[in-house]
Amino acid sequence: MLDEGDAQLLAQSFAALADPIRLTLLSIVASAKGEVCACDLVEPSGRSQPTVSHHMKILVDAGLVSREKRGLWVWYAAVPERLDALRNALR
Amino acid sequence: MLDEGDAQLLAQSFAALADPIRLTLLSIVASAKGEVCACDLVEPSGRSQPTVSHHMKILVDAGLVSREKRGLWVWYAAVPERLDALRNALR
DNA sequence: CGAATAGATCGACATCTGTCAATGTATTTC
DNA sequence: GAAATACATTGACAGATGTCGATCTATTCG
Repeated sequence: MLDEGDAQLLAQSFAALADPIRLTLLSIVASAKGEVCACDLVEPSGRSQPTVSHHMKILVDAGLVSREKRGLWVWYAAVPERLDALRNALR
Repeated sequence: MLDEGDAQLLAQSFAALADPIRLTLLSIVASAKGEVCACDLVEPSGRSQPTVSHHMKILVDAGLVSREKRGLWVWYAAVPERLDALRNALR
């Protein structure tokens, strides 16, 4: 059986995946070669800029995506180790 | 990039995992040899019987757990193919 | 049939979540 | 420093979600 703290943490990670927009955003970032600029996420997601910012924060907080600001732009990249960790939890 | 319908469906599946109680319930069912009686889920989860019933319905609706009523009792079992499908989505 | 039992459903409530317009903040460029 | 730009934060709102007590439903057993 699952420890209570583990369950809480895992649930938060899965919650980050429990939204179609976030899955779309993650798939864009994950399927990119390297990094993806925040400016390239608004239009494909079909949501407003604040909404995209909100969702990206959730993905970053869950550790699924890394965030780096360079100049005016913010660059995102997938964190494969974290995705692997979630996959392992489903065994 | 992810198709809109796929994203919706996937999001619902992950949403089923986005709650610590459901993760606990699933871990009990998944780690059991065969089936698990609903009556054996209430006490370990620390929630009321209606609440456990509610959460199990969500897991069943997501296809992660199968449900079979025999006599007075309801028996649950994990659906490994569905868990595999989710793991594949995280690649 | 009547009593007992396992589980589902209902109703109500507080909390959480997704969304956008408006505004704030940091950085570059002139 | 002023203007422009990229992104974050705030505030507000509707709708979804987790929870439990009370009740309903189906099944078994006298």
